[in-house]
Amino acid sequence: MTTTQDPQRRPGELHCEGCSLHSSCMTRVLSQGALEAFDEIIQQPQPLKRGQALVQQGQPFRSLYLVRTGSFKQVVRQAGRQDEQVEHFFLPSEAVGLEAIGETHCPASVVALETSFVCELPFEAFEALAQRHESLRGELMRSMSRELRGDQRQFCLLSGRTAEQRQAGFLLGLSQRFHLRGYSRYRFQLAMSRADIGSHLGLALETVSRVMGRFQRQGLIKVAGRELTIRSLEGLEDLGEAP
Amino acid sequence: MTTTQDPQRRPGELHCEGCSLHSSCMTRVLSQGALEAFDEIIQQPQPLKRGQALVQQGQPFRSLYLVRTGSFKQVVRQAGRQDEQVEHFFLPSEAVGLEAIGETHCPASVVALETSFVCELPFEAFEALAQRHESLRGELMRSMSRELRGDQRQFCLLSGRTAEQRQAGFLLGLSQRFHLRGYSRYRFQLAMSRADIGSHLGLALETVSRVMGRFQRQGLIKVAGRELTIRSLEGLEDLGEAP
DNA sequence: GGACTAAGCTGACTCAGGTCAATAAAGCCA
DNA sequence: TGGCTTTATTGACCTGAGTCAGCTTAGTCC
Repeated sequence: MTTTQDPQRRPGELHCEGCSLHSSCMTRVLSQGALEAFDEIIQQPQPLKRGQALVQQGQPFRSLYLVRTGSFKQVVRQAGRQDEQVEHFFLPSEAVGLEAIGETHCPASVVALETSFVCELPFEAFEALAQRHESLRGELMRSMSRELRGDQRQFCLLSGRTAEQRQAGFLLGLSQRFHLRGYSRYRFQLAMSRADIGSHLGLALETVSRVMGRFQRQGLIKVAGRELTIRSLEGLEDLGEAP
Repeated sequence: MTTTQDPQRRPGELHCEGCSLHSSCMTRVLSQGALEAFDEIIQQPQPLKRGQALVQQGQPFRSLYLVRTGSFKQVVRQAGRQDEQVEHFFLPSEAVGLEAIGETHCPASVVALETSFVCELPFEAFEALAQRHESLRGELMRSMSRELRGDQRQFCLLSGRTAEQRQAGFLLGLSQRFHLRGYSRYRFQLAMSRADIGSHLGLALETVSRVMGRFQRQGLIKVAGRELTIRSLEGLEDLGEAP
């Protein structure tokens, strides 16, 4: 079942060229030669199962990761507090670990929400490669900048907004991210629990559940367990943008 | 009064070497030669007065800025909403505009909170320089990564915390930033209004005012208008870290 | 397949913090 | 220096969402 049991040291599916995510991955800007060099440094660790940690807060920072399949949450445990805070969710083709660059240790843990595969980029080798390829450097900078804008979006979602506005914004954000990566914008799995969503949005899990119910009764969405169907994108947008 | 009226094209205070902020500026990593090249590309625009915009949301992105003196707020006006959201405050030696890299237009406005001076780094020239100097590239990446971690901190502050915890965290954060830049950690000016703080923390301005009062009555701080004195760092920390 | 555990839903109650309103203080400009 | 505008403080009132608790459904492991 595990692809790494393949007798070859570098099985075919490790090559970026031909990877189904290539067009939305940061490698899409690389020339043929650079792509081959990139292939050389990529590692493909064992798949992670639901609940397993890809990165542990406090451990030495060594690698960036690109999500291939599945999804992750990034959680922070703060000094002197016993509860965890969900910072981010990562979907396929998104980069994990950008916030640790320049640090010796990882400021947050990253945990699989379902069985998930990643590409590992050992940071030293990655940096050396970026040294030589302007396009890769540029793409890394753009990724970081994009994440900064994503954080801005998240602030706007959290600050001074009602539970319904937050949740509408959250669902719309997910929808957009799935859409950008070639999945349906109207129908997707919520790999995260209500508690995870609540922590991410600064709401109690009961509130998440109630708002989901309300949205469903209003005909905006349909929820069957963790499968979400968006019935009215406009309705959600109106909510999210309301004063 | 304005330094730019100086007849010389490049008055002395434009040189990075000898700038009082040099040791906390991103240029501190540069070699002598690189520093001179850096001096060449830096512009020093007119000082901005309280309320003037350094960057206007929606305008073309052209430059990064480094705060020399004074302070700024970054505000976002969202489509379909009339109120503004304060995302960030910028203090001396901090970099403005990192979240616009890779975009054609600025995603937020940046407004002076008091009379302020900046160094302007036209992005094209800056990028060309970074091309040639690894240390500058590295420092830029570290700045961006540091800002990502700052955003994480901000999430933790906003999500599921009481007004007192947010405000304690906010004041501690300011204290730390001033301290890192060589100012007092116990006593500084709040250049921003209560409304700005409220918007930044997701609180009503009345709540900000009340919490300030409460902190003062508890002997944690002393507020005289916009001058803040921290009486008990530990007290604020206990509050911020409480479960 | 049954027992156990985790996840999700719903109701009742409470309170932190939002809103509205009135007042006071502080800048600001002529 | 006085009038004007902006900013801050304080009080009264009300509501959105947190907490606690009980129940249901789904998932997992012998």
